[in-house]
Amino acid sequence: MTPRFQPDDTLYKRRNTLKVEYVPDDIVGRDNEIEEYEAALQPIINGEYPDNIFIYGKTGVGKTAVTNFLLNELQESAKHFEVDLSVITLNCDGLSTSYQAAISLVNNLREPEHHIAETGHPQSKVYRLLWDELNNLSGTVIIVLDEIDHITDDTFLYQITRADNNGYIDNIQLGLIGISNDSTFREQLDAKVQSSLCETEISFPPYGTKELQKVLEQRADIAFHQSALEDGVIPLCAALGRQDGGDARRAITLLRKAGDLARTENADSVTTDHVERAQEKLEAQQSMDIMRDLTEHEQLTLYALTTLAAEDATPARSRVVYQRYKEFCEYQGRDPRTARRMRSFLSDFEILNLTLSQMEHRGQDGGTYREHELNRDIATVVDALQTTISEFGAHRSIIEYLPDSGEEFAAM
DNA sequence: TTTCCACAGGAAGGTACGGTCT
DNA sequence: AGACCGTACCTTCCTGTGGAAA
Repeated sequence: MTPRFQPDDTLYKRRNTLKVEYVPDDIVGRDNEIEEYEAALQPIINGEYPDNIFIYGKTGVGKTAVTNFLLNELQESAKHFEVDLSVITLNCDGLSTSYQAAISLVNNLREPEHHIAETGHPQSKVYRLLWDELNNLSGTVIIVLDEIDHITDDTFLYQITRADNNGYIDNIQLGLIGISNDSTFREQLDAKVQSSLCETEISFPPYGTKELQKVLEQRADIAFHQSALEDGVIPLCAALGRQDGGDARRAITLLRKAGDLARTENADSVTTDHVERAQEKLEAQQSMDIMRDLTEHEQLTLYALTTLAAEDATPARSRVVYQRYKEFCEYQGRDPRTARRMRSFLSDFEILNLTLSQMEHRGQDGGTYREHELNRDIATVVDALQTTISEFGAHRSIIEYLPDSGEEFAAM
């Protein structure tokens, strides 16, 4: 009997090397940045007090990859020259306040069975615990704070950059490496924190098309069999990646999605057509995830705008959207949020790229207002908001966009 | 030049909730 | 148990804005 599952390796050699977590042995296309970074880390090996380093650049430009790569090398060197060095990495994704960051760091330094709860402690206690944990270490301690811009206040940075001066820590030499996706983050910091954290600044510019191409080629060599990729595939991935802001991570994911698509279709090789379709899927998936995560009233607001779009009534000014939104709320007997609140939903949508909006100025005869329109297919939004729509009943204007059985929902 | 429209969006503060501490 | 803490999500209040009208 032929086994149902058979090894399927006509395309991939090592598909895993296209995953986000994979750290390549060699970093491509970031030579200048690596050089600067190395120089900034050098004092550590000399046994000097480490400089604080601030790294910034958009997502997927190699900040984290280069950091991990160099810190690995640094630890190797430290071992070799018998330098006492500890590296602590804290990813601030999912943390929004200094308080959470401080607790996370404490837990990072503790054994799992001694972790403290994420809420409820007085601030002062959390910092006391943190200093205690740090004082248990010795030699040079490097704390890497990845995605540091997710933290909205700078108490944590203030505390930690001043910890030594204030005598909270002794016995160790503390160095910080802050990694930020947001280049404006630096300016928002308190002046004292800024001068301290940003002793050395290294900026990572977006990858250009050529650099992306190099990165992709490097990965494709390990991941795919020879001649598994048609000629235009990598250039196209690079070009699309460049359009998406020079994000290598996304370009690599795109290549993997294209490969997966080719594999499911039992194609002999990955073609540019696979890449294009993968790109579409990727975009749709992204906005889908975002829309599903919106709160009830955010979804209703988006739904209101969507019905207006279906009626060809967009761009629509905020008060028109609010009117429609209020109708939906009243229809379902739910309390509408204030217009001010809904306006902030709309401005969030724009940040999330779900909508586009523009200010209009009509002088004395109309004042200032903002007009909004959808930046996604109506069908995609309707699909993502399925659950909400079925609960509220489909508006007549969007019946035609419903998957198949429009009758399932009571039309409004 | 000044006035004034109709909002935009920042700031401050309130409330419910889920957690800890003593 | 009840004081205390931080957060998410709201509302209220209010100053800012660009250009047509006066």
